[in-house]
Amino acid sequence: MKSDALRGHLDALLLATLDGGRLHGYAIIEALQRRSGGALDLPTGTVYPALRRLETAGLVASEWSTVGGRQRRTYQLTKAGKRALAAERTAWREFTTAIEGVLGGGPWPAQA
Amino acid sequence: MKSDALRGHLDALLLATLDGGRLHGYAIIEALQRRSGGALDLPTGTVYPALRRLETAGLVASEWSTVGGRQRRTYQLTKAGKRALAAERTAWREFTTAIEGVLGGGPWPAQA
DNA sequence: CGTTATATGTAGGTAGACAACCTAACATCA
DNA sequence: TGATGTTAGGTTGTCTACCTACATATAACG
Repeated sequence: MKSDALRGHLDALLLATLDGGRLHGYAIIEALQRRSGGALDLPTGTVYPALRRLETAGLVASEWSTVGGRQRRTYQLTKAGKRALAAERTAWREFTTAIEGVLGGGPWPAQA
Repeated sequence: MKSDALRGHLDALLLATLDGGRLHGYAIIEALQRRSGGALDLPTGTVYPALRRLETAGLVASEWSTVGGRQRRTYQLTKAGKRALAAERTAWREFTTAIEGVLGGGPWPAQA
């Protein structure tokens, strides 16, 4: 996967991953792998800063917990986050429609 | 359309636009508008440098012509460019498959 | 003659993802 | 006892592709 391809879509991925319930960062990364069929393997240096950005933006909220002696920061969607996710899904559809209109299915026919 | 969404997909768009035949930069921008249903309106500062990158990479070739007193630099795909376009289309399919696996259709069901 | 459309570019800045690195608790196996 | 791996959370610095804004020139239209 070309490294820049995710640009601008990462937020949607994270929000969608949290749509099923609260998760901590590490689990988010694993969920992304699973749900993408292994295609997405995001490094922590990508995910953790992104989650903080989302929290700063008010789209997710986090709280600490300790499980088996290990610290976890679990995230969940806020109401604004759910709204943002809906917007992201719409934007995604528009985006793919636009790109596929161009990518088409092969050579473009002589202009009508 | 979020301005960053195109990141990493611009080359595919340009190559696909040239798949129908030779075009000059300005015409490429118009074709992108048309074929995307108006969703894509790429600034010249994005397209012209990108075309030069593609030419440097050997994916397109250009030549000058003069039409109605105006200079045009028309581009066409090279063989490597056609191969790159096919690869881009494949990458696009993989990309959307991965993202849609995550975005899904709504909240993720409790893990089976 | 001014404005709009056609046409090509450059310069500079930015943000977002990534690579590389670091810390820490616990588990497992030798 | 120590080596290695897994789970878990982070930071720092870099890269670069794209964007914004600007600059240029001709033709066409009013």
